[in-house]
Amino acid sequence: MSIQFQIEAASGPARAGKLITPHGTVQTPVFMPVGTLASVKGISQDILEELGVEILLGNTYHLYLRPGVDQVRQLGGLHSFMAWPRAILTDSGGFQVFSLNDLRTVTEEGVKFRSHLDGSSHFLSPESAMETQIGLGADIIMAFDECTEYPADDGRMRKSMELTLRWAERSKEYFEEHKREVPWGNHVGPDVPVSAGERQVASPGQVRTSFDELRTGSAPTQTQALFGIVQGGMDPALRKESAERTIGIGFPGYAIGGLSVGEPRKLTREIVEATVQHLPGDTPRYLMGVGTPEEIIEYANLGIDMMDCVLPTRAARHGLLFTSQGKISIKQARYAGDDGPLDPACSCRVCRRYSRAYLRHLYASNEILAQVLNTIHNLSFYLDTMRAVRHSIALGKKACFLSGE
RNA sequence: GCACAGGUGGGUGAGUGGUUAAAGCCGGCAGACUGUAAAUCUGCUCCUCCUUGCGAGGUACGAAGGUUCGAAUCCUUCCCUGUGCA
Repeated sequence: MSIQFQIEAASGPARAGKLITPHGTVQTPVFMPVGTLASVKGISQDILEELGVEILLGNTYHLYLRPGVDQVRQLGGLHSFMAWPRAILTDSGGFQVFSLNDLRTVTEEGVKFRSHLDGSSHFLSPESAMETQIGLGADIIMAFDECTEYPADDGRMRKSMELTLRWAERSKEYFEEHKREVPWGNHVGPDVPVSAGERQVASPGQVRTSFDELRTGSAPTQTQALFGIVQGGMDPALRKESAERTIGIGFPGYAIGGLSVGEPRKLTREIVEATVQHLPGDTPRYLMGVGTPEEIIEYANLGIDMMDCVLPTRAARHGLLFTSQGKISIKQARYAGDDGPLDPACSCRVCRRYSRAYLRHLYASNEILAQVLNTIHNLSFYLDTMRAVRHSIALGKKACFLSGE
């Protein structure tokens, strides 16, 4: 058993449900914060728990480079390593095939990367990406794909799609053979003494997760779930073909990749629509790398169940905050004397406590706290947004943006 | 008082006769950010005007004079700062 997906309510193409993973249940549609290097930049795990985050993203390529899979595996896998007992999804490194354009060479066999850390050469293939992801031990792992760049001509889009399909088959084949090698049960067995309390966190009353709890691995019978990724560039016909052939290979969940790579938003929406309709109704649909608050609502309404994006966290670190009144660039001089809350409609710990003037001051002064607080707010806003979306779907209504326009 | 070394745009600091309204950095003001090489990146930052342009004027490198076709750059005097000696 890897994951289970239960749809509990629907409204048009939108659906709300539960994704049950070896590390907990995830309410869908869900927004997954990105924690590339086993850390959501600036935010500790207990705050993520407080925000209600049920699943996080990690990145294969980055974790493979540092600290390295062997290290993570020996430490009991990603959950144990990063002290995160809830669900994790790792991206395969497919996006780095796109984003590290100048540092990589793509061949049939796989992708040769030059490390951005020290220039050393590394090779990632469907097999090694699976091996790495199994070693990291996320609940959901992704097939190794090529994220097609934009713009790309017809020939390029097809070639890239075909490559991703061949890689999907190889990913699945390797995964099926090795899926029992997850580190969950291996590290902490009954015969491995856990140094109890040694690193116990302070104020146990406030922190729900203790170090010991984290070490209690899941049932050894459980395995990870490998998702396939649909590519096909900006061509609806190719998207359909990619979806059908990926489904033909057979996965417990399907992602839509290759979007949000510089194309106009209208086109993104068209391709999402054109792709979603060809995905199975009973498995989770994951739209990779999106979006703004308005967009994630829109995509959920189109029937997307899972999304992730660096936007809320990165924008926060850059002073861009999402609120029910729209975007706020907290670094602007106009907020220097503004003693009101960042977003009066938001009840997050930042909006409850701090003024815009203070947040602006923290940002202007380059205080680390600015990034922490900004990130907490943005993530909180995104999670609230998705909660509202789920609520709307449960009521059989179409979700709309909080501001109500 | 004497001897050196200096005084440059909001700050620091280049420039030592001619595409210099004056590099770079900081500060200031905007903008961008979408499966994270991002606490990052981009633009603007003397004044006025317009057709917003490798646009037109004006003012500007402590002060005042001078040399020169031309001075932040050379000369004279003065003012100020730092260091050393009295």
